[in-house]
Amino acid sequence: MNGPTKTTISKTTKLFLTPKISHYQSLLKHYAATRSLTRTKQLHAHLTNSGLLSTRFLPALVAAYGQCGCVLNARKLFDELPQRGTVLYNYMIKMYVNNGNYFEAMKVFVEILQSKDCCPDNFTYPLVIKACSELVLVEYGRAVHGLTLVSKFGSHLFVLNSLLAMYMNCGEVEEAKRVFDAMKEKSVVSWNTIVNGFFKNGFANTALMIFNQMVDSGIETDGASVVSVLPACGYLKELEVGRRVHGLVEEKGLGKKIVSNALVDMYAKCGSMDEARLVFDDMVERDVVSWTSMINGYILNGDPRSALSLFKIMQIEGLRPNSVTIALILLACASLNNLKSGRCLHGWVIKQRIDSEVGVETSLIDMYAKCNCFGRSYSVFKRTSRKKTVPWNAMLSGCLRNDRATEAIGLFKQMLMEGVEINEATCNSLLPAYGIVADLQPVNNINSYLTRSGFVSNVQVATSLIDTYSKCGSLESAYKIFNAIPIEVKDIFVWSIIIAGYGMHGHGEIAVSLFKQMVQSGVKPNDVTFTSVLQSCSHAGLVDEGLYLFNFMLKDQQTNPNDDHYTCIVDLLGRVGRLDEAYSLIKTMPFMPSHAVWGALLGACVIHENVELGEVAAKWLFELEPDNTGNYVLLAKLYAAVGRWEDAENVRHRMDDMGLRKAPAHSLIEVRTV
DNA sequence: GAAAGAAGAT
Repeated sequence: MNGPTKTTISKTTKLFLTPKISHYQSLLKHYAATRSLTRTKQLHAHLTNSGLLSTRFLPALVAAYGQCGCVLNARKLFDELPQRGTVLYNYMIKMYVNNGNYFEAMKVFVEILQSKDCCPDNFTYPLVIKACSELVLVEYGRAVHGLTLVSKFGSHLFVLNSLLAMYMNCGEVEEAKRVFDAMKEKSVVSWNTIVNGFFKNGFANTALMIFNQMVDSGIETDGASVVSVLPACGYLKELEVGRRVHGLVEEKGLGKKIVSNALVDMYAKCGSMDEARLVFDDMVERDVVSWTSMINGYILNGDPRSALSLFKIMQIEGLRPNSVTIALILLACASLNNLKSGRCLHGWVIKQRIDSEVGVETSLIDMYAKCNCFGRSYSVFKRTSRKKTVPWNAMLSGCLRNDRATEAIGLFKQMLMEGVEINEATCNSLLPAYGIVADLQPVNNINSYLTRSGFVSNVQVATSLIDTYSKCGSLESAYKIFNAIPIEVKDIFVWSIIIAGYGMHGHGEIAVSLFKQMVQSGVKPNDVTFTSVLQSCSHAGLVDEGLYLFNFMLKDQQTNPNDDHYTCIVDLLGRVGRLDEAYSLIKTMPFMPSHAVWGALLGACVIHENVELGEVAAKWLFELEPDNTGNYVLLAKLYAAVGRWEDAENVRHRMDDMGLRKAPAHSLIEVRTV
């Protein structure tokens, strides 16, 4: 082994005795890279005390403080510098961006633009564009985009990638697509950004399509690629596609924790808890997101009990739940109507001092409201800061759930007075209250508020408003709002609501014609729309139309007729006395007819005095809902109608025997007077 | 010295 030579020893000694400027600079560089704030401060003090601090060190110090996130020191030194290069400006911008102080980052950018001797470069632009993106200042972003085009960095890959992300984050999907398509050189990051961006903007199908293009064009996918596409698979419940992505993960060895978490979430959302569990059990290291995703999966798949037990295991294994976990567990408690566990958890979050996190507060309000504890719900709400919108929304929907429509409206007025921001969810929670109160004047007021504030351009809000108007009996106003929605925005829900509105008020023809318009506009009817339109036919006695639509549904094969649909048709045929046809239809049903179907038949038999079929229907009804006095009353009415008093009396005795005396007296009196 | 990436409630 060779020891240190004489020359190296003398070099080192020299360095200790007379440290060079470059030595300090490389030390500062090292501190910046390792983010050692204490050492930076120590060296800073040393340089000051020994009188060595000259402007030559300032840039390196600014960089080190900047990297360590020590904003104040960095800014002070930066301001003292007589001359600043682009590199230093970039350090400042980066520091502010890393600290989430995007406004300050933008200010420094303006300083560069105003400075005489330096210009933004390919490092400046991505940072500034990120700041615009985080602030959702798309107009500034566009201006910066313009600046890059007149600079020489307009086609720099990193600059373009950050522009993609910015446009996507600001909802400017078209613009992002334009930039992407025009890029001569694309990296895996460009593809990932665009896939993720499409998904986040509600275009899950496009996200999947572009991911496929990416794989086909031979781009080397990385962990971020799969993490970008998996949420889209989950959202679309594309289990097969998800499995293929999983295959890709195995093949390329991308199985990091974050990827496994995304896989667990995907399988859970696709309804395959077994596969989710396999990935979860296979993980070497699980974090709170892994556990929370599994818990969420059990809840989504209708198994809140497993969610609760997994939550217990999680705590035994020493993982600390966060506000997301708490929100989910409270949801599980609410769905099980398990107030005890909910209160227990409430106690726990108080002890953990996370009870004043807005997400936790909201979930507590929601849980108590769903467990019919309106008082507790309200007392949690009263203790919130009342500045954030979400707890108010939870309280509003809690009022509705507990039959307190008037209080909900009062709460909304208070929200306006206290200057709390209103969002779409507020409107959607609130509007049903006006439908219940069913007074037109307040609805007109809220309508003008929603129009002024622009919320009505949201299709969900418009749908709620249409529903509210039709519940108040003002179809004219309902139609006005419906008509103002552009045809391409009209979705299945808004069509169903307007059809139901006309149907409810006996305008069957209009309902049917709207239904036909909907099909023509390319919106595929679902079971709810069919129910609405068939009920409309039934209310208006449109037999032929109803049968035509029912056959359309059978032929179309997109929706399978459900119990409600059969009930409508039985009702429709029954009303016009086509009782045999109704009975034959019931016999062809592919599943057990419910009490509603038999009830419709019995009702029709009473009107048309058909004892034979009435008895068949009644027999089924007594079996399906033995405690429903209404059915006995109907049968007795039928007997009475045809003069079979003895049988009518027998039905009454049968009711007595079964202890169904609770029947309202007037219905029995009615039997006698028929 | 730079770009993208997972869970929840209204």
